[in-house]
Amino acid sequence: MINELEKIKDSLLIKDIKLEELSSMLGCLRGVIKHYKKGEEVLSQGAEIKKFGLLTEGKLQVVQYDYLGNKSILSIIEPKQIFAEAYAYVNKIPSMNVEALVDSTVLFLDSDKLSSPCHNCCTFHKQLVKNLLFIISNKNVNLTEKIECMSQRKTREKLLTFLSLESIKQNSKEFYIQYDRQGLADYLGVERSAMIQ
Amino acid sequence: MINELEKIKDSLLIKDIKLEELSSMLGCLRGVIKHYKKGEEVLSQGAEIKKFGLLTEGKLQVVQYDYLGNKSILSIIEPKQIFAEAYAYVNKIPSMNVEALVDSTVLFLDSDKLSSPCHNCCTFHKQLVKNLLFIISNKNVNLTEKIECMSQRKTREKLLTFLSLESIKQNSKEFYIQYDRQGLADYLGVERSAMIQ
DNA sequence: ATCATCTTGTTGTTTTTCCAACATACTTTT
DNA sequence: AAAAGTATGTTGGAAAAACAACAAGATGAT
Repeated sequence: MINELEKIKDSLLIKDIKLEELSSMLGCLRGVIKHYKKGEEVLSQGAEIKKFGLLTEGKLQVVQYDYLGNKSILSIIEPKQIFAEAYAYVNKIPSMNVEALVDSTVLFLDSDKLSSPCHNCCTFHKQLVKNLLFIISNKNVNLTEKIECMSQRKTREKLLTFLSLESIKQNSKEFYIQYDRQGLADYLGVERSAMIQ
Repeated sequence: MINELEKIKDSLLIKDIKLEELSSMLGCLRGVIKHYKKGEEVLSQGAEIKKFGLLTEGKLQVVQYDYLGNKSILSIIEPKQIFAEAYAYVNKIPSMNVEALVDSTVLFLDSDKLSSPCHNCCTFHKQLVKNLLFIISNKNVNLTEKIECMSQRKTREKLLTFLSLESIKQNSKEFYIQYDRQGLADYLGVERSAMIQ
């Protein structure tokens, strides 16, 4: 268990929390560690969620199957990232699956326990909540930006909106793009070959 | 001030918090009340945000001006709803304006103070954080669903995805749609007249 | 160095959307 | 009841995107 904590020590979720405090966190939040083989389902569509996950090792993908059975990749989870936290908090049944891309290890934490801290109200608990608020708010901002791009009607406008946002974010007319062409096309929901015209 | 609290007493933000505790909240979170005339700017694009808002009276709209100057309405804020909370938490400069549609009153609360509770760690403070987590998570889920619809390539598929999600949410083959045709077209980012074919 | 694989650019055809204009139905106001 | 306003349905032509298929270039492994 201590071993797993070492791997996630610079995760945003536990930012500014001392290593000593982490082991007590596991008790407070009913931490459970699970291992998954490549290809296994970590969370499945339609199953209720009470805990959110923190990936300690491996790689996961969040996928969605629409009413026609088409698969689309919503996001890739890398080590130290959390997932399913929003669904855990609103007690909604998620409409996506999480699958292990390689052999993976996940630390599940109780979302209820996190937001209703124990009576002693330990300092690390406050910090955890603060970190979680930051992470979810950040996702929120990113989702809003994605929608801003996708709301544009034309591929050209979607792309220009994306580039404009990146330029602002990186505060320069030159900036780094984290996607390759196909990836960017998928992100914007357009055809790769249409992006160049 | 007490007057304002009365108006928001069944806001999700202060769910399960006693009225007596609310006045101490105002102190803790450095509550500030501001009034706006119809048409005035409540928050402006590019200005840093340290507080988030809770609308106590009136009606606001969140709008965005893209690089071409085109205006698009992101959301309408009704009384008891909070706004700008995600941007306040990540300390990112918002890319949208908030404008008063009618004369409005806003209670601004300090986001830092909320997530770093005072030493005594009052019980209402815990509840506030819990409520905020719920609200933000819920927005997150809604944004994700919108993206799910908009990711579909064709208008027909966007619409079917939306309908399918609503059907699941309302757990019935018959369900209520909160938008009129034009509103739904705007939400999905398509042409109204193309939705019917 | 060669081969296989992945990424990107290019093209032509088909499909779909956009846009603008107008007809019809429904609501609200006077 | 009439009028004005709003929401919805319908259309045809222009514009754009989707799709599929292939070429050229880059990358990586053996």
